[in-house]
Amino acid sequence: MATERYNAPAREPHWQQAWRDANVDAAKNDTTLPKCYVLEMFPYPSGRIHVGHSRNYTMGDVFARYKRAKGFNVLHPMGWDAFGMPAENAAMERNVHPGNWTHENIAAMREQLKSMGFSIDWDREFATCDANYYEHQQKLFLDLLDKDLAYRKSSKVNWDPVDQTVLANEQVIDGCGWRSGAPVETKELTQWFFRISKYSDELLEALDTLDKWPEKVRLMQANWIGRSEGVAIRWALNDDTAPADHKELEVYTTRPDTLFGASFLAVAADHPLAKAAAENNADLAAFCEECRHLGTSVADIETAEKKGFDTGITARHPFNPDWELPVWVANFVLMDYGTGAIFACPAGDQRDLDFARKYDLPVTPVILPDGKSADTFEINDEAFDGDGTMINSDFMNGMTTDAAFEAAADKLAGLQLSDAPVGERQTNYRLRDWGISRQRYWGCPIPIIHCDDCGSVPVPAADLPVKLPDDYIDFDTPGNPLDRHPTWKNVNCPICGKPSRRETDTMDTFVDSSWYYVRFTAPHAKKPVDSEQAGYWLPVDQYIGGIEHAILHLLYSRFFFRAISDAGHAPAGGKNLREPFAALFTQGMVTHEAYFQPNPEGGKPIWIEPSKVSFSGEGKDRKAALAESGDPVEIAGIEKMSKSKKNVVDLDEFINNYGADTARWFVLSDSPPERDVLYTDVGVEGARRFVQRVWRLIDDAADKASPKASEKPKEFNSESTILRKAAHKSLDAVGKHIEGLRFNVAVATLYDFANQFGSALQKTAKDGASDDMKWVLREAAELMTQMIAPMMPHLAEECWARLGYNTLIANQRWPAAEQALLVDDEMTIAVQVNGKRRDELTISVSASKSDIETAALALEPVIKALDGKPVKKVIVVPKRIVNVVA
RNA sequence: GCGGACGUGGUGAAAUCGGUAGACACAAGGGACUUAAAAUCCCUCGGCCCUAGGCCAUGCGGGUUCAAGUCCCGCCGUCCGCACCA
Repeated sequence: MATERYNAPAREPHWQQAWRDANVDAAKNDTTLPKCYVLEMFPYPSGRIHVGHSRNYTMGDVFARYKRAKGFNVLHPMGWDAFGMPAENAAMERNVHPGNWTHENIAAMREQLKSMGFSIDWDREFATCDANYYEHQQKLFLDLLDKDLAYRKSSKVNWDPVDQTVLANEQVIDGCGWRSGAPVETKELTQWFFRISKYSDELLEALDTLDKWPEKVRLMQANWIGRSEGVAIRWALNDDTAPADHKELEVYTTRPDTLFGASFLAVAADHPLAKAAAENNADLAAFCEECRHLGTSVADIETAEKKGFDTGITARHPFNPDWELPVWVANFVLMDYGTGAIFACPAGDQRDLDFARKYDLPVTPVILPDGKSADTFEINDEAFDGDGTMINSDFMNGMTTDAAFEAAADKLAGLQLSDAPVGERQTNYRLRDWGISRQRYWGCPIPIIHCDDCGSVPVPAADLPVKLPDDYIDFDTPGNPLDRHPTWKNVNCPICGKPSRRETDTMDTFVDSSWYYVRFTAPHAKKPVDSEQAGYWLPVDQYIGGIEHAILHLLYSRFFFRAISDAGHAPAGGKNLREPFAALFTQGMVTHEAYFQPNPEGGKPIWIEPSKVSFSGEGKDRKAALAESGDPVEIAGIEKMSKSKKNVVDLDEFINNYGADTARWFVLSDSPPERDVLYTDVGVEGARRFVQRVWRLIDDAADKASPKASEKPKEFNSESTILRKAAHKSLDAVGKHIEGLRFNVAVATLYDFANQFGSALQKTAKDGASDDMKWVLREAAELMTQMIAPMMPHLAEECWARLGYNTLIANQRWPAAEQALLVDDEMTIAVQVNGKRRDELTISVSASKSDIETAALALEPVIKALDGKPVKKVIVVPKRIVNVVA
């Protein structure tokens, strides 16, 4: 009997090598097999992997290994989302080339992933910064351009005047650039765009088909797309008040029903009418200028006062030409939604009401809430935007809100203004086209050449890739390094041959991640998409990643997949695939308590690594201090593991101490996978103990069990039957739980089975094992090993070898549970009297409802609870419950 | 402001369709083995009255139902997303 501890850190590399030698991780090149494409969102190579990162790869790996064992041809690839700002920041801080920095990180992280034993098809690995990846992306860009799905236009951007670059909205903090701290300016820049708006409707409608996506994500996307049904109304302007060439003003509204409550019209400060009116009105011009400087941050919007300026222009009400309304410029009207102009009904909109009260404009209620009287109802400080009955509304009086919408829209469509209908029904979207230009070096170059004569000319496909220069990069000067490169941008026009200049903007890195999952299906293909391979492998059967990508990455991918399909890169197979990810799972983070000391010089606190902290006291009195000096340390609470808060646990260190299987088991245990899991030393201890426990069980069973491939006994005694049933029921349950990604429940099922297996083994130590029990011990040990294999693959191999096999368990099929063992001969049913549990009844599963009823009514506690009262009704639900109603 | 999710022991959590609430684990307490420790194994473990047994318990208050953690309505709390979107 060998009861040595299992030395995971020493044994795991051995099995990883064995898998490599047997090539178990590679997807098979056989498109007749049933396939399963499992993908975790690929990482940004930021440095090193910590335990927090490892969780979603572990989940994907368990699923992939399980599916492979179930007989699927599994594609489980890995790559690197390798372009982006951190590499340029590192270049600035450490004077290293972004490419070198990135590749060093990739090398380190690849080794870490391998040391976790992830079953990844490494032959398909690529980084988005590889020219053989981005050359295909450049081709896709050109094809989109050809189909008018990419275009160039001038647009307003957040501009950091110090760093000389465009900032995303998220990079603007309190109106200042996140790096430079300089006040952000609004600037007009000519930028490249993808026409995602063309797909607004399809992207919205198709959300309903994504039944294996979290409801939350679908909702967030629907809100983001933001479809609204309304009416575009053209108002005639009075000639004597309006600037020349401004005869009318178009507004967009979702509430044409409230037209009789109109009080004024308002346009954005950037609206052409505002600009025209400001030309000979210095005060108005000043007001518009002030609006332009208004911040766009959340805080700015919340605190900004509603302000306006009367242009003196008046407009005629569409339903009553004699009714004149003033046109204001208002700071809360946005130029880039609808038409940049609104009509205001203060009674029905809080902003309009605040504005009307401030500038003393009329307020006419037009909707009477249900249950209110028209005589007493009035609007004070609160607008009413609900449904009700129309009042003060001419032909709409008495109608419901919905009916009034229809009536107003129809009437507007029938009215004429300069030979066209006054109003037209219109669908509006919040979603805007995707601006992809970035003034950065470390990104995919946009393959365009600007020629003074020929305009923006696509780089001929034969000249791709347009490679980034790697000879000279000056990162110390603000602005786009590509633009400053002495020679890179100089090129001759492909059409006329005249000296021209390359586009120096690079693509948003979200473009890189919008099609990498397609490229994984044929990463070495000469064209961007190998239709056959894409047709076989796509869609991704299970996609796993963080909720932080609920909108941007996932929406961009859904769009880009459609766009490239429509531009000639559709997957083959006649599936007319539109959605790239059939199932999505958003996993929770690993959290860890974080500690800090206040910064004596003020500013950001100094974060302390948990390993340097010691504790005293408990509960509220729990105190933390530096272990070395005893200096007090503040406990910041539970935070997501992140490098900046120093509360990460390095993966290499963990694996050296405990082994990869302990890490895998720990991140799968306890918390449901979609929720955060708290990293604690005792939690890790628990996982480590279980690894040893499984090893002891199998080791012990291997000694006691019959040899492998022994003949199955004809009969089993009751004790061995109990163990057999437990094993097969667990097998069935674990499979279902992995399939449903309920890893924490699968873990609990295995703990449970380990307990039962352990008890059975203990009994044999006392009483010895019968021949049939010896056979069952082997069966149980083998099933146990197979059940843990997706989650703790190294340990499973070790156990498999201990059980006498010289094959790899990674190549074994998932065993089928014997159905007969999953059903019991007897069932235990709770018996209630008037809904209160009084006893339970164990009876044959074949018992009829009336048998059950009779047996239940004969139970002593039932008779006692009834206390002689007559039975009115007995509800019998076989296998579940009996309820006696008295 | 709009939209959504969640709320179960000391802790992380289980609980197909509405059908025995608390599986499994952690922590805690007790015991066995040991010269001792580690490791391991066994027992107890929601609260109250404690006696077989009973009563109360899934944030709070109602409702539907033979039966509610689960469904419906209203509160309270926590978290998340969007946000001057006409």
